[in-house]
Amino acid sequence: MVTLAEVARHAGVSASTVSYVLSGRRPISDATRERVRDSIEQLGYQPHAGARALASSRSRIIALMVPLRTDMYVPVMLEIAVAVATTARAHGYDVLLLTGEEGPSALRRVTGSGLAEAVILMDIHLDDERLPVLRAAGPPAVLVGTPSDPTGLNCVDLDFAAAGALCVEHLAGLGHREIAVIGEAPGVYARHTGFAERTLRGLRDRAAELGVRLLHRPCEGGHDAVAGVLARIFDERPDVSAFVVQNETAVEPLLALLRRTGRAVPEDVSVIAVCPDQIATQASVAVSSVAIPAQELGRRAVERLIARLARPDGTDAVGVELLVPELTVRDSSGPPPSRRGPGD
Amino acid sequence: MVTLAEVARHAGVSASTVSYVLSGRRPISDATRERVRDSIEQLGYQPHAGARALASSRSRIIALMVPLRTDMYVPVMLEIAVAVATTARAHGYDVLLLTGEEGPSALRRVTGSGLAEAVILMDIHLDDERLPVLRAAGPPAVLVGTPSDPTGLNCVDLDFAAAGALCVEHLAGLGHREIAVIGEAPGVYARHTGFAERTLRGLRDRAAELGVRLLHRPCEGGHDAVAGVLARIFDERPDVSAFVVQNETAVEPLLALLRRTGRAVPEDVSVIAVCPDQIATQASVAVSSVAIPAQELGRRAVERLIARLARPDGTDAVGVELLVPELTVRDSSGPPPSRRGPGD
DNA sequence: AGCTGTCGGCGAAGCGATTCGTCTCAGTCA
DNA sequence: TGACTGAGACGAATCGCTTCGCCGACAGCT
Repeated sequence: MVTLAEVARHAGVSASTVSYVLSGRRPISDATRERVRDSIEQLGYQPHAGARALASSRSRIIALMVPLRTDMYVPVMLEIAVAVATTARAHGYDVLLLTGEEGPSALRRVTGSGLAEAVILMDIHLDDERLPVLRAAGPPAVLVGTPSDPTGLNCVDLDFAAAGALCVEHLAGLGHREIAVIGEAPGVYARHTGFAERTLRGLRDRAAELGVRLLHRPCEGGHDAVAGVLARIFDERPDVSAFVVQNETAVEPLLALLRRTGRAVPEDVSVIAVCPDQIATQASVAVSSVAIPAQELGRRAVERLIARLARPDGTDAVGVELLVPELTVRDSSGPPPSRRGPGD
Repeated sequence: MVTLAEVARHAGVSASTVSYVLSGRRPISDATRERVRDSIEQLGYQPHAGARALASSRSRIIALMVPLRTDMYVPVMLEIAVAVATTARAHGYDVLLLTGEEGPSALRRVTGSGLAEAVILMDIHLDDERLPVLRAAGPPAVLVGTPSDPTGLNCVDLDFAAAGALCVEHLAGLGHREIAVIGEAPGVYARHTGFAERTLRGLRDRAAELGVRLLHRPCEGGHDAVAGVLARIFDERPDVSAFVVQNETAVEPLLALLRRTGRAVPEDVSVIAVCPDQIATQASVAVSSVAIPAQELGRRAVERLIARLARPDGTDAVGVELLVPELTVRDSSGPPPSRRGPGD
């Protein structure tokens, strides 16, 4: 392995000069700089990451904690992770992959050892067990998601409450008065995953405001589970004329089941979803949906972190940054069938 | 930050003693060890990762290169990544997340700088551009996937050729003589992604042996794309009685389209897939399938790497380790309708 | 009693960078 | 002409840990 000292010797300068050429923190004459650059090139020099981290106490590594469970929004999670890695690289950082399984201790480990300078957390629960670590003299951190009390924390999230509200508004505007919500798997709510509960709140609040009846049912993924939930919904509320789906694995099964039971979308029943665009556009009926801006979330999370790390005084411009949801109307939503009309 | 020296002072021993307590590379009396452990505990000491890497020239980090594109097998990719991270942790290693985008230079960067000791590559193309770097005095590496020439490389993969063969055997055994294959998106083949082409070869070879006609069509994901491909297949080969699907986003659309066009599965048409179990079981008809053992692949990749790193002489027990595919018969495959029978 | 061997522990030399203080040498200005 | 200034380069200390060599002490053996 070629070291900085060898480069210095090869270029006929001192080690510190080479270092300053690399970092640019002190002026170096053009001639010298060129010579050093040549030597670096010729010798194929690469600075030793560990030595660098030791001397500068900056590892240039960000830790990313992804959920271990893969029971929801899998493509979104991967897309966020990839966006984080890509954006971090663009800023000269690398990304360390942590699984949620390890919990708070992993955060202590990687930051306490200087392995990572900062962390990005995904899959935030309302009362997340990792939060105490972050608040107590924790490392710079950004959460992708929002806990119930974000005081003193740095969050980036889609405004899921607004997304829920948007869905209800859209359907109410079309004339729907009975809406059913097919949600994530029960386990997701049991864990109090932030985005699921916030969406629900958004849905409920706006429904109340607009005088719309709302029925929420968690739902496991897959055809059979959806069939069961759907049957029970129609049983309980025969007049439901619209569905809001927040469960990517339920979208296509729902469409298939409605079709099979003789309900046309959107003529008889409307369906809208909160899901990645890919799911919405690839479904058998292009579904009106609120997209989940995965890339944007990942990118912003990193950028907030970089900005924070660049701030020398360690101040934290904490706060929640909510992305405004957008509803794209496609082919699955329309006015309800006229009441007690011939179609009934 | 607490340093080893402070721990030593607190425990009334020398720094080297603390180090040996930590590493266990030299005998330490029980009394001393206890004292040191207490001090470590009390002071909350955590070894500095950079310093450690510098002194020992071992970073205890494995780099994992995941595909940037998210156009295929997304859940599988994430599952592998998570399995890699989990297994690595169990062996005391951390995982650095690299995206395929950076290509060969990223490999040089992270290993040349001592950031990572070894790498795991995913999304292997038959003539992968990263291979030269690995062969030429490269770092220890394991590929999840197989290139066309795996000489001198360490690979872990599902035996996709066998998986293809298995599918054909199953269908031929049931009596099918005309099979259509709905494959990955055209781009996947254009990139010469190993698993896709190998599956195809397995399918074709066994089909030829068994005297079965085979028609292969790449297919983008989503309902409309599948509809188009399906129409053309039936146009070209009206007697097709079975489908092999290697494209997780095509499974459910295919089932829906068959149903809609009045073909019952499996009475009129059989469908089997090479896909994650979750997709197969959650479909509207439980699909007979060859599973993709994502976790197993990730786990084995790490274990091979760890074994390799533990070998002090640097010898590489290179070779391809192929997992044997297993076909799970579910509800979507059965004998073809009797030829020219009343059903026609 | 003397010799050897082991166990347990210490000290110091790195590992490969960064960074601060310092020195030199021109060029300037009075 | 001499003091001042700033640019450009150097040297040395430092970061925190690992590891090799060595030493003291105690036990076992003849």
